[in-house]
Amino acid sequence: MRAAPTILHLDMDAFFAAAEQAAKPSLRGKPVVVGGLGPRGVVATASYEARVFGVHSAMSTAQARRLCPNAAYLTPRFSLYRQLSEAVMELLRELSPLVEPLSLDEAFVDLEAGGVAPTADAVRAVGERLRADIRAATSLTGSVGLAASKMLAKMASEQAKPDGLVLIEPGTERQLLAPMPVRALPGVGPATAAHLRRSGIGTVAELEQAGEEELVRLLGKAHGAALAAMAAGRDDRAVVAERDAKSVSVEDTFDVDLHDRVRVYTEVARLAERCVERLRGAGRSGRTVVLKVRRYDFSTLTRSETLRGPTDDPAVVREAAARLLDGVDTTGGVRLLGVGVSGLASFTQEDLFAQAATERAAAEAEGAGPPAESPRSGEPGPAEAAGADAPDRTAGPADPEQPGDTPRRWFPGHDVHHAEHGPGWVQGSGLGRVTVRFERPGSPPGRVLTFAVDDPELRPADPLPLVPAAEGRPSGPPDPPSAGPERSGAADETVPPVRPPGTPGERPGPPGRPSGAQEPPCAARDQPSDPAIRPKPSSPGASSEASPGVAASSP
DNA sequence: TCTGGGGTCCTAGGACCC
DNA sequence: TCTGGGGTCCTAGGACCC
Repeated sequence: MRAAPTILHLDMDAFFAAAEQAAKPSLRGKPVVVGGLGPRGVVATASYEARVFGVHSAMSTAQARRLCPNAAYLTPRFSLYRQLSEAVMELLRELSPLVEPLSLDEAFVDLEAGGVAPTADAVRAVGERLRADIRAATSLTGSVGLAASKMLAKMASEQAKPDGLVLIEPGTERQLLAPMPVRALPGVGPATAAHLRRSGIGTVAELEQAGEEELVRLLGKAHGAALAAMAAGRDDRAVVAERDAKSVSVEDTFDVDLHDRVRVYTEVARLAERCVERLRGAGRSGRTVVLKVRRYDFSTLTRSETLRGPTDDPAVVREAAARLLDGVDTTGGVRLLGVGVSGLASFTQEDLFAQAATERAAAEAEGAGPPAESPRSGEPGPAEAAGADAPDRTAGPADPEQPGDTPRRWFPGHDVHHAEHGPGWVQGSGLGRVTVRFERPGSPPGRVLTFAVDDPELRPADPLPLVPAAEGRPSGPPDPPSAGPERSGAADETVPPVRPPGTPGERPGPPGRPSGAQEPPCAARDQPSDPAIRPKPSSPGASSEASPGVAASSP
């Protein structure tokens, strides 16, 4: 523990929602909710105006709509958030070489390593200047915590919210912590809190009193010891600048549970491809393939397989995932599927082909001969499912549903450009129409106009900078990774969090299935194309317009 | 009110080796 | 042949975080 409060923690205030309010003048001062808008969507961020109504992160969007029907409900625009985040991180790096990002909107900075004088006055001045710089660069506010350890700095920024700065003077931490509920400590979630509660421990003071031995007995070695240290205000973790990712994964929750086994295989193959795209985008390869399945009843299981060496070959990952799926019972329905790769390594391009060939040969040998060494997935013919799928996916069905075929989807909150009226954003769409508000970051609140969804004058657009380009970097090329093999340009950018069940172009579900999946693109009901910020609560059964998504994936 | 998506770290048991 | 211990790798699941 250092003697001066030279660890800074920055936490942007209601980041996604604040970014939307900054970009959309008509939403300032109003409740805004950013998150998944589909039937199974959850809230990513609620603006402070919406929090007043009890809306908070991780709540289902449906519940949020009940609590705060008049909020604006928007689909996240990650390319914008990433740009803003990069600008903020850049400011942090000016303070010190030791910057540890925790997410898009949060980071630790070691001010000591940046040469800031180790006094309360000096670090406070740095913190305040940082907040001003962030506001100037992004028009957003962030809260700053300053303390002698990571834990306390984080707790301080929490206390500083919104738009504030709190410094914890070294020496005062224990009395500060003592009365706090255990939940206030980072790392204490609902399960741990309940566990402790049952042992009569509710506050940090009681935690400290319990002593390390007791806590280890209750919670296990690592967690118990860590908690004992935190309760005493002890935390020596260093700020670590670059940490390599240890895994890459993608997952999709379907608007409607999947019942068709063939469709499940198709989706897993698709996820494997997406996962590898990301893996390659990061210049990595991995050895362990993980399949995740969440069933209709929310029970979740994972299956993994470790290869002989790292790979970034889509076919290898796809086939491994299919083999893993062979051993999973999906009767009853599947709510979520995920594919991940861990055991990451950096890989040179030459290794790649050799490796891929080896793995493929190995997989084939395994499928053909008697199960060499893997008793686990009892299924005799893993290859058949994988094989059946494989050619299908690699070749990729032409491209049946690229532009033209399907009407475009307009996601609430996303940017558009109209040939005559200029830049604006989608307020809602339905019944064959799309409502657009024409305003931009610097402008006064704009007016609303309605168009046909296929109006040729209207096109999706990239986010505009929130602050007039300071250093000649307009809206730049935002997302690096895009849907590899496809050139679906614009659509990728706007990938919403919740993927649609019926992906266009895929085989229609089995005849008699209630799988709302296919839902023809005309899915236009609900959402009055009216100025009202939000759509009317959709009638039951109608999946909300925004959800069906995108495109991007497309076979 | 039914519960996203992307991660991290920890635990525990079994296999295998020395 | 039996017994014991330690280390490492793999798999599965759970808690937590934003």
